[in-house]
Formats: sequence, C-alpha cells, structure tokens
Amino acid sequence: MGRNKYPEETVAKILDAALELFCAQGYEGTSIQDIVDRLDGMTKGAVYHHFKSKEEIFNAAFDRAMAPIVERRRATLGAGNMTGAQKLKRLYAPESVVPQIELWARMHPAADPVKSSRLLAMQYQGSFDESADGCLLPVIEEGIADGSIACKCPREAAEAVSLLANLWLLPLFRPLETKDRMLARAQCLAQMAAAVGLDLGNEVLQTTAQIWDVWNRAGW
Amino acid sequence: MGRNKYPEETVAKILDAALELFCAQGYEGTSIQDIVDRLDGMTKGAVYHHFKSKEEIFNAAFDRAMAPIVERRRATLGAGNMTGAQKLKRLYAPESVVPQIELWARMHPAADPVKSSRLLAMQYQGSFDESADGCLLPVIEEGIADGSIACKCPREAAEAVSLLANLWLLPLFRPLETKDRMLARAQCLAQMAAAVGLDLGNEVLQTTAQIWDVWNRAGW
DNA sequence: TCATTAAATACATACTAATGGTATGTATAG
DNA sequence: CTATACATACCATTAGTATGTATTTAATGA
Repeated sequence: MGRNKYPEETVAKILDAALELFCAQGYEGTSIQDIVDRLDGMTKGAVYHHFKSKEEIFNAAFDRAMAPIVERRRATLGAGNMTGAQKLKRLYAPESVVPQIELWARMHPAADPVKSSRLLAMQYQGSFDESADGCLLPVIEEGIADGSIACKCPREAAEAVSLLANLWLLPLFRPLETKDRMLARAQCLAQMAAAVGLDLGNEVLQTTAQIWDVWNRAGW
Repeated sequence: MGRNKYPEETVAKILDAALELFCAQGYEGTSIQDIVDRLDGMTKGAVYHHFKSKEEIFNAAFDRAMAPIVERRRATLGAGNMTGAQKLKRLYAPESVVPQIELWARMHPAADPVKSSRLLAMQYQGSFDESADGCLLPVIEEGIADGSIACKCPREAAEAVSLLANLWLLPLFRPLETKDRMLARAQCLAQMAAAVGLDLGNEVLQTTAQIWDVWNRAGW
C-alpha cells in the first residue's frame, strides 16, 4: 500500500487501540504487535512511521485522552469571577470530576498496582504536576490572595490532597469493595484537607457517590 | 563447575546484586544478564536454578531487605505495655523509621517515578497492606479500644496516613529540594492526621529531620 | 487551467539485537 | 548412587531499524 490521504485517521486508530490495551494489560503487558494486530491490515511499519517508540505511543495515547478533560476543567475555572475558595470547591464538584472518571471507566485499567505500575507512576507524577503547574495550587494561592482561603502551607496541602484524591479516593488501581467505604474515604479526605485550610465543599460526598456509580455501573 | 557446598552464599550474592540493580535501574531497566554480569564467573543457569523468574528475584530481593526492619518494628511494638496512642507515636519515632530509610538510602532508587514504577507500585501496595495487615491499623484499633485514640474512621485514616508517609513525605521517587520543604510536609501531614484523630507525636519533625540527613548525607 | 515531474510522505516487508526463559549436560556433595 | 548446583546451548518474543514502494502533494511550465 502506498501513501494514505488521511494519515490522522491512522494515528487515531493506533492511539485508540493502544490506549485500550495499555489500560487493560499494562505497559509491559502490551506489545507493539498486540497493537498492530488490532489495526486490521496495518503493520508495524505504520506504527513506527508515526511514533518513534512504544513510550511515545503510550504518552501520546494518554495525552490525547486527557486533553479534552484538562481543557474543560481549565475552562470552568477561567470563566466568571469566583473567589479562590469557590474555584477550589468547583474543582471537586461532579461536573469537574465525573468526565475524567468516565474516561477511566471506559478504559477500566487492571486493578493491580504492579500490572498498572506505569499508569500508577503517571498518576503519581501527575499529582505533583497538578498541584504545581496545574489547577490546584494556583487556585489555592488565588484564594489566599483574595482572602477566601487561609492556608499556611499551600504547596504541601495541594500535593497531599492531590495525591490522596488521585491514588486513594479513586479506586483506579485497587479494588474498592463498597460505596460506603468510598464515601468514608471522601469524608476522611475532606476532614484532612480542612485541617490545612482547604474546604473541598459539601459536594465532595455527592461527587464521590457519582464516581462510584459511574465506575461500577452495569456493563462492566 | 559442579555442585557447590554453600548454595545460600550464591543466593545471597544474586539477591544483593539484584537489589542494587533494581533500585538503580528499575525493574524493566535491569536484565537478568545485568545481574549475572555482577556475579563474577556465574551464569544464568545459576540464577534460574535458584529462582524461577525475574519477578521472583525481584520479590525475594526486597523481601529479604525489608525483613529485618519489619521484624524490628514489630518487636518494638510488642514489648512493654503501652497504650495504642503511645504505640502510634513510636511508629513514627526515629528509632522505627530511620533504619528503613538507611536501607533505601543505600539502594538510592532512581528519582524518576516511571523508571521506578515497579518499586512505586510496591510501596503503594505496601501502604495498604501496612494499614490493613501491618502495624498501623491494629495499633489504632488498640488505641480506640483502650480509649487513648479517638478516631471515627480508623481504616481510612490509616490508609491515608500510610500513603502520605510512604509516597509523599519520603522523597523516594521524586527529588525534594530542601530540608525545610520536607519539614513542611511533615508538619502538614501531622496536622492532617490530627484532624482524623491520629496524633503522630511531636517527634515527627525530629524524625523527618533525621530522615533528610540520612537520605542526603555525604557520599551520595 | 492543466499536464508533467520531483519530492515528500505513508505505509509494507524483511531484518536485527537483546531479552526472559528453557532444555540439557556435567561435576560435585551427601 | 542420587540429588543438587551449576554451565552451556538454545528458543521465542520483543522493541526497534533499514529499506523498498506506491501514492499524494507541491513545484514547474505552457
């Protein structure tokens, strides 16, 4: 086969297949050939034409999946003139969180930290980035500036809350038995956050309940 | 070469080499051949005679390294008739924590979450085990039973504190710039723990300072 | 505006080096 | 004599590369 008129479609197909496989089987558990086998007719040549390594495929696949969510969250924060405290609450409101959970739910990563170790590492790293470069820390600092938040250690609080929210509250890499236990985690997290000056809002419990429902809905 | 009189020495050599390499280069970054090359004269046959897979070597290496530390910690808790609250504080006292840090410091894992993703996953998993089967949750429940601790969500509190202590306070997989920032994390963690009824004690700051010194001492 | 050509692109095919693991051989301890 | 502790030789799979080829796109010229 010669040149294709719409290479973006090929790229999209590759990334779709890759994302699903990486989630289901982990990074090491997914071979390039596995991906190729899902791209009927296509061969490794196509893959290595568009991406220079497995690593790059992995990153591209997840960046692409996350992009609209990140964008959306950024948009909800930019609009309107809210105080920092209000923005903080909105960060943990259902409208900000649920879309991301739906993405994860579609992928349904293996509930085994070792098998999902690379995804886990990404979420781990991402938690720090989220607090530093992302939304959380800026929002907190905004709240401190406008007087709506009283937090003595904004950076530390942001990191801790991000980590707990991403790796503990969300049952991505470990099974979580009951909705009640998830709600207990949420309440616990809210209390701990409050102790360092961060009011995540009453909606957190509601958000968590929705997360549970999305995560465990029928069809999985 | 035929049969060796002291095969345990061979096993020990393999595990020593493996532990160092796994820490420095990560799991995927370390090949069996890398390990073999450090065992002068020995070959892959020896390795696969004593261990049936790379995975098993990895687990054995870390189990062996952790064993004395776990044992020691268990011992300090068993002895004496302390209240749960006192035991909790002791769990985060220098004498309980520093030996573990010294082990980690000797290994000096790569400060890159992705490269160290398998170790990260182990620590992650370990944080839950620590709270469930390990020391933390039992100690908290003991404290609740004897009235020295007032905690409404012992399991959740234990998990959250474990996670933060293992993956955030300890700068295993991410560089941490200054001692002050590490102390800030410790203080933040202590505040958050206090909010859910866990008093980690005043020694936490002291412990943290010692951890920093051990971790960043000259010679590294 | 349209045919011609040159160049860049989108793949397919065939191959390589390294890796985890196995099968088997052999010398020594018990 | 048998089980063990290795060494040697080998295999299948893997990420990645080198190269070949058809087609699209851009440049050119009338």
